[in-house]
Amino acid sequence: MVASGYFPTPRRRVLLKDVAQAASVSGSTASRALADDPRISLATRLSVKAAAAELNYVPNAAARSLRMKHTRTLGLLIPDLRDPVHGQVASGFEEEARRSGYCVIMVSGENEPVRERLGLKIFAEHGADGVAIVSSAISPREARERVDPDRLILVQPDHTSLPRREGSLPPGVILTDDASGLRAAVNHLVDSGYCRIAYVEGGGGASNKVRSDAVTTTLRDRGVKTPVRTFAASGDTWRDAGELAAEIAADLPEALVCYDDKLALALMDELRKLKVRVPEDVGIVGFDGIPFAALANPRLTTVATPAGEMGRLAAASLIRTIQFGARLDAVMLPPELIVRESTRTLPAPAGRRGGTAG
Amino acid sequence: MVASGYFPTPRRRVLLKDVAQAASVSGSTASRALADDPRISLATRLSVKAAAAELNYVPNAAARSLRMKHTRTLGLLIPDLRDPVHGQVASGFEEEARRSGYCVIMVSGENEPVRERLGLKIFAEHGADGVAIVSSAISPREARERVDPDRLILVQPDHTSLPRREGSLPPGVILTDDASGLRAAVNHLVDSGYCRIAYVEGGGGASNKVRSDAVTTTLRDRGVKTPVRTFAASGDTWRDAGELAAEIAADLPEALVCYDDKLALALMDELRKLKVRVPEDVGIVGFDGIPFAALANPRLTTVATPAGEMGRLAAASLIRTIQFGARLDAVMLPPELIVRESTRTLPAPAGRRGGTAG
DNA sequence: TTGTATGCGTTATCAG
DNA sequence: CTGATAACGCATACAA
Repeated sequence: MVASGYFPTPRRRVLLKDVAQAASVSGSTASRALADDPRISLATRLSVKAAAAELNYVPNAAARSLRMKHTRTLGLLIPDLRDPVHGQVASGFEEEARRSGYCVIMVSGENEPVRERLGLKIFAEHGADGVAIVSSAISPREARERVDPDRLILVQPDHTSLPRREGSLPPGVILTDDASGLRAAVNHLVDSGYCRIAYVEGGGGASNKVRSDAVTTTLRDRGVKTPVRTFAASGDTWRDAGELAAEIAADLPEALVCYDDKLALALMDELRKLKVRVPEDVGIVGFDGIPFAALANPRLTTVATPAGEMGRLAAASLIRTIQFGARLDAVMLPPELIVRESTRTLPAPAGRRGGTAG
Repeated sequence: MVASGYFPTPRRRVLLKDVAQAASVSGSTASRALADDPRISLATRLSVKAAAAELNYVPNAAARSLRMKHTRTLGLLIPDLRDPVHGQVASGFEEEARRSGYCVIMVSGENEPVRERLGLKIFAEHGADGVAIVSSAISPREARERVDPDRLILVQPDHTSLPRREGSLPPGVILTDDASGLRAAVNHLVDSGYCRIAYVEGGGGASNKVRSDAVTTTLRDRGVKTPVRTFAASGDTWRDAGELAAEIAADLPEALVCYDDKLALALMDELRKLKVRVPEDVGIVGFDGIPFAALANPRLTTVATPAGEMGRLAAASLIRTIQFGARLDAVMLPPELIVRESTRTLPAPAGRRGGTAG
């Protein structure tokens, strides 16, 4: 041994056995003490805990997991953390998870099946006790093949194979009642005197179809004869908002029901370039209720969904299942129409029953 | 044994030894084969891999970590996933991490020291190979006490104890050059003829001070005599945008430099309620360059920062350090002024040199 | 009430 | 080139 130098803190990680030694007990006693095992006397329990605190003991999750067969970890597969809606879902999920002592490993799937499958594999390797998939590109069927369905929850799955009626929802699915939301929106529109209403699509997912259909049928139910026009999503190509706005402006409907707020906002922006005024020239309603919809000019009328709540619910549901073996249930959350400035009450042209104008 | 029923798939998890058995080799050979150890013959390597694929083998990360002393996991501590800026940082971080085969465990600190410390502890328990803290509430000093500084990166740390000059930045820090961004913004403003410029604060963090100071000194450097007014952040209380807008509207400056885009957007909304027009009555510039700033009406002039890039950089830096023992470096990213509609060229009142009006 | 011994699934060391 | 064996850090069945 050379006397010359000793190392400041080679800082070997402190193990349970170190704590045990410091408290002059065996490893098992230390383990039990830290776990508040009632069999351990209060005295030793305290002294062990003191030692642990003193030494700054941090249990090794890997070792524990290996032994315990669970990780207290949840996997969250989400398309895009930059999206306001997904951000809210993620936020709610993480918060609820951690409230129960779970930590979450998050992977963004970018809406690409390949990445999503990779994410699922990661969850498997890390032994996630449960996983939530938000709005995925892969089918619910495939998802359930790849991860234990009892430990899987699908949040707003955007897949056509999924029935959308409340009663027939398979367990482990959380979604919003888009149809009812759109119905409210369309009702608001026709109550306000709008007739020539168009729907602006937003991708080829199932939600798009549900929303589109809801618009159509509600309009029919309300006796509106004017056919519903539908913009965009022509073929597979994605068109940018500018093009879309131009097409819309060329033959303006009275109101536009948009697939979501992002689209609505982008459209409003492009429409403004084209000198069409909202709501004077055209009414617009969005979907989602993202925070900036409330700050837009004009403020956007929208169908708000409880995104954060869905995330929280997903985590809570998963954890309940894990801990108590409860069955995963299916829940369909009600969205809420928020009427703001992007729609108005139209002056009644003929003599129809309009809304009660203020 | 009763013959009555057999269980469909009690599905015991398939282990390495199962793969080994299926390929008729020992566990060690199987392990090596899957790791592409060159010592294993191509033939057996292939057969092992085939068996693994066939059985759908998924390695157990916990066991591996326990043995390997690393987890291929990164921890990301972030204030709020709902915030557009943080969402972008998180997105970039996750993407880059996963590109290198790392997975990320994310915890939101809510800007509360208690939660942040808890998050750090979680990372420690799970043996994160590296951790990034975004804009935290705890001091860099404390952070470095709680996690190995060689494995820690601070993204846009909002703490006064940190020097902000490029040369003197401690390693492991990634931030934007807010001062230069604000300088550009203010220069743009005075070039456009603005004189009576006010700064609107956004919390008591260090960034706020940096930005505020940059406004003040730039104005002084440009020879603007009119004193800079500062709104809000009175004491500790947080005031809502409405109040703030009222106070501002009561004695309108020519332009408002806002702490960030969120604030700017909220202010624009409230100002509109108060019938003050942007940019006719007052110019506004934000900071961050969140996507919706581009869609606002009027579109927001702002100092855009590369949020996603910071996240990516943080992850890349961490991983480089982990894998190659490289030193963490300090980097200060340049923001970029984006001039849009919320500021305009003022008609020159007297005979000063104005910008080159178009 | 506490200690001893064992195993969780992998990788790595050391023989063959 | 391949196989037995130990060890990673912890929790628990069993013994005392």
